[in-house]
Amino acid sequence: MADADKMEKIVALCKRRGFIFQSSEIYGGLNGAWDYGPLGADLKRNLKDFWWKSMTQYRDDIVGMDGSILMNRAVWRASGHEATFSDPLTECLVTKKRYRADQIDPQSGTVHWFKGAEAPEQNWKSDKTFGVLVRDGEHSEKAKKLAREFYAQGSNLESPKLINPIEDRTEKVTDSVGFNPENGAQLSEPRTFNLMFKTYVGPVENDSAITYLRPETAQAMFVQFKNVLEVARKKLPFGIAQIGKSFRNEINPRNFIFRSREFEQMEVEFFVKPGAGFEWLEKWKEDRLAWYEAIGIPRDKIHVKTISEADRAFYSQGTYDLEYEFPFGIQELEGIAYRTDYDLKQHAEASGKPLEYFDEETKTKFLPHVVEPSAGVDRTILALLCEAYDEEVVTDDKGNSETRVVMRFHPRMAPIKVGIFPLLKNKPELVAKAKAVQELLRPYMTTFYDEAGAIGRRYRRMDEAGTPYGITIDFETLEGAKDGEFAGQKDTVTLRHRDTMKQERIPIEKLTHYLTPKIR
RNA sequence: GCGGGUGUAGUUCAAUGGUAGAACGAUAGCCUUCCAAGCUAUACACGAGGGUUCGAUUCCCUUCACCCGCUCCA
Repeated sequence: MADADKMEKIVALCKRRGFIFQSSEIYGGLNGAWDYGPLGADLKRNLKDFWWKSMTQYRDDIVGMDGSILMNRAVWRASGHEATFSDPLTECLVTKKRYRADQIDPQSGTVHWFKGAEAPEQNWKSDKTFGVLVRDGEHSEKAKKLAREFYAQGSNLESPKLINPIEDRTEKVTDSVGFNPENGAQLSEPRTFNLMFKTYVGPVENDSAITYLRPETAQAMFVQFKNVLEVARKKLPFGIAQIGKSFRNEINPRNFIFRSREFEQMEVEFFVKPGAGFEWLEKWKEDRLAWYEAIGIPRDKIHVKTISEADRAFYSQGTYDLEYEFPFGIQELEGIAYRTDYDLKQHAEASGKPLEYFDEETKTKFLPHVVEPSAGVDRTILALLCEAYDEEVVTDDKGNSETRVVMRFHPRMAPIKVGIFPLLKNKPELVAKAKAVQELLRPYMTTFYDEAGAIGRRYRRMDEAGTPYGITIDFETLEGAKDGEFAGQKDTVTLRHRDTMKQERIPIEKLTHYLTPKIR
């Protein structure tokens, strides 16, 4: 299956079955925002619950918190977000490539300025100005060629060769950042893109009321470090875990829910003694890889990318990206960064409050260092959807082939754990028994009762929802099993497995015991 | 933000400057003893806004969304 095809099919299935809808759909949508439908909400809940349990319930060294999305603006000043979370971008007027304006290599040479262009035979002219920087030693003929390309845009002329750029003057420049280092073409005026959503606290929109929707959940954990440490009565190494929404005004949301403007993060800030950072970075990498396997993403689909020093954030001394093979490319699911004591130091300085840790053993005071595994909820959901999606050709008894679409979620992630069906709905005894079985299982797992149409249809519907088990109440349930292990025994049901479509008989009384460990 | 593409029912796809069809799916009923069977009925669409026109889903403009490339990605 072609990858673009696969994404399209996944998006269609998400809508059809109620995993994910476009936000504000009836008003034409909102770029970069998505809603989770009934199945999606349960899938997401299962994912977050499992992460939360993995971090807090199943280990002793991490405690949870739930910070507010709005925080004092001073937090974003201290963290560096307010100053650096906005990028000045500039664009090459010829190639349309975009560059960070503050990362342009300064250029020196002679600028050839054009005041316009004409193509008399075509009765066409332009009076836009355009400049090309020709470095010393380069041929000045290059300027005219590039200018032709520039004026050709939007001219509708068949060939740029017909265009005659009109040169106005030349100018010597040194260390200019106004021209594309790759081809010398003039760059557009830099425009600032602020990636934080600005908002006002209180009804009055003045500057003193400004703050931002958080662009990451991490800062709440740094800011509350002292409080949490105090109440948790933990020693280093210990961590704080948090799940919550974050907001980034992305220039260009893309790839379904992969990059959206409102998204959810699962982050741990893990505090360690100075010097132990690298060791814990490795431990966390292994820990997280095992976790992804536990939710059904095979190890060989995860790529560990070691971020080079040049590409790391300036405060990080080591970063791994865990990437997944999405249909649209290998992309980041989670970043694991050794952040040193940068964050606590910033907040200690900015707030004037001491944030040191006192080590009882060595009687020393120091700022802990931090290793941060930061995972994207929505990205992981998308990975689960991509990993689960499967089509298989099945042939029935009469030799007819058709395509079965099945979402092969790990049972612990599946939104619905078990579908419950009376074989026939016009037999009251079957219906009553099926409803009784549902009541039996309901306290332990998400169930779905369905009596409409033929049994095969109901199975297939559950396949698309990714429900791992189906239970059918049939006549053998009432009259006693015909053969097999439970021959003659009443109150057995058919248990149907999603992945293999295999069926087995099992007594109703054993269902809970059988199913519960598989979905936990 | 730039360039390219696409917008008709939940999905896949028709047709048309003058009443928008189908298949599958959905819902309800009947039937049905294990993998989307059958019969009957019902509901649901021209992304939005302007313009041209007697009349626009169709032509034009704008806009919005989605997809691809560039870019960006704490």
